[in-house]
Amino acid sequence: MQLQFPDGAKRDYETGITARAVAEGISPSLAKRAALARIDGHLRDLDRPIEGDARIEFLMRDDPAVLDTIRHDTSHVMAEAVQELFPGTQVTIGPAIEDGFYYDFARETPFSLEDLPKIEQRMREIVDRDEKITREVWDRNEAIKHFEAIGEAYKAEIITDLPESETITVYRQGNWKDLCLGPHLPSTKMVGKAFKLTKLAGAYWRGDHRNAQLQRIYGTAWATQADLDAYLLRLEEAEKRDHRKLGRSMDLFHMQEEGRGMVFWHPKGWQLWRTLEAYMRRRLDAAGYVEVKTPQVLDRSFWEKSGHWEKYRPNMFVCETEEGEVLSLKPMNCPGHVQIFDYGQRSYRELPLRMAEFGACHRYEPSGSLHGLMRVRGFTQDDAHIFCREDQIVEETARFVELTRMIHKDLGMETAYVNLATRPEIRAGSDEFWDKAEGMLGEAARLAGVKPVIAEGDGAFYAPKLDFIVKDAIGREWTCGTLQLDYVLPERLGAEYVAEDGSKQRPVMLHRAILGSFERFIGIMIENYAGAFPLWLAPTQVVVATITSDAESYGQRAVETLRAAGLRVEGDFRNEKINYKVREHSVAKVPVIAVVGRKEAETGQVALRRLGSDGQQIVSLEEAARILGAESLPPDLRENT
RNA sequence: GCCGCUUUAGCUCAGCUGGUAGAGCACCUCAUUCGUAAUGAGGGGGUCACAGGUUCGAGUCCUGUAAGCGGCACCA
Repeated sequence: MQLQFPDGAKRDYETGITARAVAEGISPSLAKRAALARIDGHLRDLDRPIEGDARIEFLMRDDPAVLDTIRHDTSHVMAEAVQELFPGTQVTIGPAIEDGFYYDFARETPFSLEDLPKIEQRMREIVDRDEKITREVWDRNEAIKHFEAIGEAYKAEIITDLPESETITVYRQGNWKDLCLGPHLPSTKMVGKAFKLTKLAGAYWRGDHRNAQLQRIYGTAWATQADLDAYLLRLEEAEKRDHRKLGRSMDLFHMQEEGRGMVFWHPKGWQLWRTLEAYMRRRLDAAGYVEVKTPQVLDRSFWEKSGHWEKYRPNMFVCETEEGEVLSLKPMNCPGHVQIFDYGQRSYRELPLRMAEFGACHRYEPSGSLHGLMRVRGFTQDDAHIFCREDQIVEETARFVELTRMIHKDLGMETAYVNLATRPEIRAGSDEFWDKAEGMLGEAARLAGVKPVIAEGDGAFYAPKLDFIVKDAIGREWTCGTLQLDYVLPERLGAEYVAEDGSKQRPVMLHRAILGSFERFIGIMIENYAGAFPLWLAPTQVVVATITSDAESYGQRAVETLRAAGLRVEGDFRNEKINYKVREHSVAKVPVIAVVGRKEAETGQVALRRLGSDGQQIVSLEEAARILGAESLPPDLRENT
């Protein structure tokens, strides 16, 4: 057989030769340094026989493509360590994940945090033992028998559930064995010691809460210690951006026990909200939306009609009056919007009707899912429903994709990609319906210049949807924005319009949101900007800080002048050193500090200091008002000037 | 909801093997008028999450509850 090397050279080899043997034929040091082979684009163990003509490439340990294998192997080293230290613990699965790995164990007594250093220590010993890692192909039934015999019920179950055609491979690592697909590094030595066990968690077997709960140990692993250190530093940095910390230190909002998942917005946080809401309102007005407001609490019979009582009840805040009337806080705005659509007669001439609401919703979310502003029980959606004809879906969707990308960009985030969530296993509607629906959303995205990423099976049970994923400043991804097709609710609630031929027709609804919820989006913005908002969003835009009390009356004038220019300005005339004031307002992330002393008071100037820079810009007060006034314009208002 | 961890002053945290609470920042008062990231001195402030229990004695040990944190599940 013939192998082709990356430089294009081709050489003949005996069929079934291993990659390692090929490497040794080239140079012993290559064979020693190689971590994995890439055969026709697939990562393979070095000792795996090559069965026919192929392209071959050797990957060294520092190759980025090897990192996942290092992580996967580290999880195996951990599993070996755990089984040595805690006999009777069963292994289940242990994959590489982003930045690290985990392994799920079945064990009566849970692990404690104190166990982690012991496990790490044993892992280092296993690395030092330089255990050879070898691949073996086993007979299916023998493998099941073997794993059952040694008490590894989960492994036996995995094999039982594998399709008959699957090759059963077992990796031997010293005296330890694990059922695994591979590939793996040649020995535990090559796994290295740039790892750290990070957290303990419960996790359900096969991700299903009806199954047994396993003990998961998470870790991180890297090719080098330097990479590990850099990662740990990155975690620390991310922690500093945590919106819950910044929310407290910047006095934006708080939450308390009596209102789990409910937000108390403080004046500065609410200012941020108002700025965002005003911006969104202008963008929606310009995009041809009409805004409405629907009731917060509606009778049970209403939710029965909409279908929520049956399907969504556990998540609803239900209340009862003295007279026994049962009502619910709205968990969604859509049924309310359909009421407005249904009120009176609609004509095809009114379509597409884009009905928006900053709708405050309440959902009883499971206690364990609450997380700062990101997952709350009371939230306000930037919701809208587009009522349209079927032939308008593509155009409306395309317009929405464009609007969403523009708004995300204005708010400091790029739409990283758009998911097209397709038909789930359990679904309503025919295959023809799904073909058509998925086709329309995909076409619309492409019309708007976006190639959607297919999220197989992630759609709602009655229709597909588009999800917009944005990336923040430190590379984290957030799902913000969604568009969901809906033929069902208009049907349920009897939405109709009169068509050109006088017949009654049913509109299609597009549920759509750009921010998702204000709470969550503001949380994301806080983390994205690390609290240092651009001028137009900052709650306090300028602080006028005096150097001595001599400058106070001039400082007061400066505050008034800047306020007259539309800026949110505060004066700091306290008897404190300018160093102290500069530090305090910098820590509070105020974008501009306008310093005024005796000199400025005499010349009618201000010394502007921008957050993050220690330079000064000395301009006349009027000039400062002009510059900052222009700079503080929201992006949508700036475009027109 | 499930698993693990945590809960001490407004915030961040210290309090060893049980002997009755401490720091920094913040806050208040006084002095200081000082040109770009912390001026000095003084002062006030805690039912140690809550409820039981063990003990002569509990912030410290045990049990339960609640909330927070990290995951899992959930997010039609």
